[in-house]
Parts: sequence; structure tokens; C-alpha cells
Amino acid sequence: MQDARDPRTESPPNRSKPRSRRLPREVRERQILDAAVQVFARHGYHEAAMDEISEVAEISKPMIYAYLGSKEELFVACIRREANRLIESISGAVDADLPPDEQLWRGLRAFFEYAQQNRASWTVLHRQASTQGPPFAAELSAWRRRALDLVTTLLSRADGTEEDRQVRHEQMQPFAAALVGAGESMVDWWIEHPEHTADALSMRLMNLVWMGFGDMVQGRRWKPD
Amino acid sequence: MQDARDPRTESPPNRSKPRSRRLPREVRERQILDAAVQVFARHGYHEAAMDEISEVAEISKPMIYAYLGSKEELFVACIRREANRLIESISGAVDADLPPDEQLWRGLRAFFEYAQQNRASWTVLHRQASTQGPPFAAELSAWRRRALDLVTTLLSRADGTEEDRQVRHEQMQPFAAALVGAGESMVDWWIEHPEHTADALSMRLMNLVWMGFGDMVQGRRWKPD
DNA sequence: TCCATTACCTACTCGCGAGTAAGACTACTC
DNA sequence: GAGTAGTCTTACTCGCGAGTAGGTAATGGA
Repeated sequence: MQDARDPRTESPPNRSKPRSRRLPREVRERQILDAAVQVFARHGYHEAAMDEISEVAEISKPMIYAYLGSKEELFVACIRREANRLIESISGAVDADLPPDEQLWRGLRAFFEYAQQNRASWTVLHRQASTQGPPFAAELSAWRRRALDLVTTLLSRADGTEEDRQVRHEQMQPFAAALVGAGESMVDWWIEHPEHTADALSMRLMNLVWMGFGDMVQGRRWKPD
Repeated sequence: MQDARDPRTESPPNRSKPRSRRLPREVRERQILDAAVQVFARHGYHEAAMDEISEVAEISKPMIYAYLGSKEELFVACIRREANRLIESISGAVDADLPPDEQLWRGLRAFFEYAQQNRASWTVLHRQASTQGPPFAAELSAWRRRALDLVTTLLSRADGTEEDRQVRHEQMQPFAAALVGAGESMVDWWIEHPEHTADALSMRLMNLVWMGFGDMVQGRRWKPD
């Protein structure tokens, strides 16, 4: 079944693809990861087709397998890279010498700004990653733990005394979880109300949480009945 | 290719399946939906195989298609049913004549209790449903809007005057989103720390949110610098 | 200039799972 | 007990998408 693809007989046809050719591996890997994050964010893990990723990355499918391995490994690589970027953004914005409320304020602002400027990245971390099964659970709980730890540490710096910091660190966990979740939901809400700024959002969350938090630290409690 | 399933020659073999047979449609539909919620919660929409659902429901696959339609329609039916159950649980626990803090307290407790007692249902609503594309977006945003509205209304009852309720209702939205998200995240945290009770969780969230909320209503604000 | 290496591609295979065809069994009604 | 309406099953088809076989072309060193 001799086909017509013999270079001598039909070589010069589609000069239509000036696809940048022969780039070093590093660059290609970045392109692939960028594309994968976009596509995973749009469709979720299972709906995302490797063919689409290869199109967006402007490279052919086997290259993806050669460089990043299976679809699963590719997804894990995405999560890992984006989680690092986000956590670095936040912890880079927080200066441990500042007063605690200022720290929290800056952390929140960095978070909202990241979510705004890296929508796809945030979607993958928030919506897509947490949905999938065991293969990604490890990666996910690792990143979630890091995020929670960042916030918990931040919160437990909020009040003076030093010695029982470890205990307080424990007690802070549910509050940290609540704060993180509140931020995540506000981002969802933000997407439908983009007229607000990152500053305004952070301010609102500070007002809601920090004030109540301050009350608690001072021993004021709400009780039923 | 005469096979061996001629009733006259090989009829009485596997009496091993006392699968309840010939039940009314209503009952079957409930079984199917129950099974589907379980399986969707475990694997997510795309990983869930209709074959597995049919096994769990103890019925054959074509029946699912006959009664509930395509996989997509089945998923929508699950979301709709479970969303109704949850919202009814919450609004059933809230009595509009109670003081606002008591209302919020009861609503939160009802929410945490529902999440605890209907883990699969909650997982489908929280994790799986929000992940998928356009087909479910309508259903999802409808249920999310209802939930947000419930909370927003509850919050905007918190402060006295009547006339500007509509305006306040608007302004409350991001706070309601934050509160809902905080609750969702606390449930996630709860799953890994099941030694706590629904009461304790609700109390913590009340303390965090209600106190700060009270401060805000009274005009106290947090400001940077 | 020839060889080795690495980047890169087209065109496949192959399994899995959504959806269906075709009919069997049961329980009513008259 | 014959007809009919609704329940229920086995055993398929068929497309989609993950992963691959096998080859081409550019680069760099001898």
C-alpha cells in the first residue's frame, strides 16, 4: 500500500506551518505545562484530551509523553508547579516582622491578586485537583497542608505569649480552614462580580474575620440561648 | 450458534440471585438515584461508570436509561434531589421568628449535621457538581443561588431597620459567600478530625463570624496601616 | 562528510464505557 | 386464558481518546 508521502515525489506541500521548530527541552516543557494548565482548567482532568493539550502547546502528542510522561504525571506536574507559584506569592508578600493583622492583610491581598491574575492556575488547584481520586490525593493534601500551615502560623502569631504557641497552633486549625474556605468562595463570587478590586475583597474578609478573631482572643464568646 | 440458554434444557441453574424482581417504577428510581449518588461521590462524574451504578442499584443498565435517561440527565437528577434535601434541612431548622443570631446558629448546625449524615450527598454537591462543564452549570448556579440567598436573607435580618433591606441584601452577598465557603472548608477539615461534634463546629464558626459581623454592624472597621 | 544524537512527526492500535437492539418474563384485565 | 402493558435482561455496537510504533529531519562533533 505505497502511499503518497514519499519525500521525493510530494515533499514541498504545506509550508503553512511555521511552528517554531527544534527548541530545547526546557522551553518545550514550559510550553506543555502552560498549555496543560489551560486545558485542565477549562475541562477538568478527564475531559481534557491530550490531543487538545498538544494543539494548544503547538507540539505533537508523543513529545508530551516523552517529556512529561503519562496524562496522570502531567497533571501532577501541573498541580505541583502551580501550588508552588501560589504559595510563593503569598509567603513572599508576608513579612514576619510586621504586626499580625498587617501580615494577614498582605497575605489575603496576595492571594486575591494571584487568583485574579492566574485564573486557570487557581481553577486547577481549587476545582479540578480536589475532585480526582487517589492518584492525586497525596499531591493535593500536601499542598493543602502547606497552605493551611501558612495560615495557621500566621494566625497563631496574632496573640502575645510564646510558650503555648504549639497548643494554639492546634486550636487554630479549624479557623484557618474556615478562613481559607472563605477566601476561596469569595473568589468564586468575585468572578461573577468583577467590578470589585482585590483590595476591597481583602478588606471585607479582614473585617469579617479579624474583628471576630480579635473578640475571641479577648475572651468574648458567642453562646446559644 | 445455538447457545445453552434454552429454558427447557438448562433452566434451573443459578438460583444464586434473589435480586428483588419486578418492583414499581418509583422504588426503582429511588434505588437508582441512591446508587448514583454513592458512585458519583466516590469517583466523580466522568470516572463513574454506568455499569457500576447499575451493579450498586442491583438493576440492569437499560433500566437506568429507560427511567432516568442519559448519564448526564441522571447526574442532574442527583444534584437536584440532593440540593433540595439539603436546603430543606437547613430552612426547616430555621424559624424566622427567632432572633437572627439564633437563626444563624440553627442553620449552621443543621448544615453540619447534614454534611455528617449524608457524606456522599454533600460530596456530590460540593466537589463533583461544581467541577463539570456547561451542561451542569445551570443546575449548579441555581442551587448555589438558592443557598446564598438563604444565607444572605438570614444575615440581612441581623440588623434592625426595614427600609433599606434590599440594599443591605446586596452588600451582604460577599459575606454570605465567605460564610458558606468557611462552612464548606470546615466540613473538609472535619472529615480528617471526626472527634469534634456538629455543635462544636457550628459554635466555632459562630464565634469567628458572628462576633466580627456584630462589630461591623456597629460600625467598627479594620483598616490597613 | 559521515555518524550519533536528539527533537519531532504522522498514523496507527486497542480498550473502555455510553448507549441500544431485541426479546423474555410477569401481572394484570376482561 | 388470551391480550396488553410495563418490568427487566443479555449481549451487543461504536466512537473517543490514551498511549505507541516507526520513521524523518535538524544539529553537533569526528
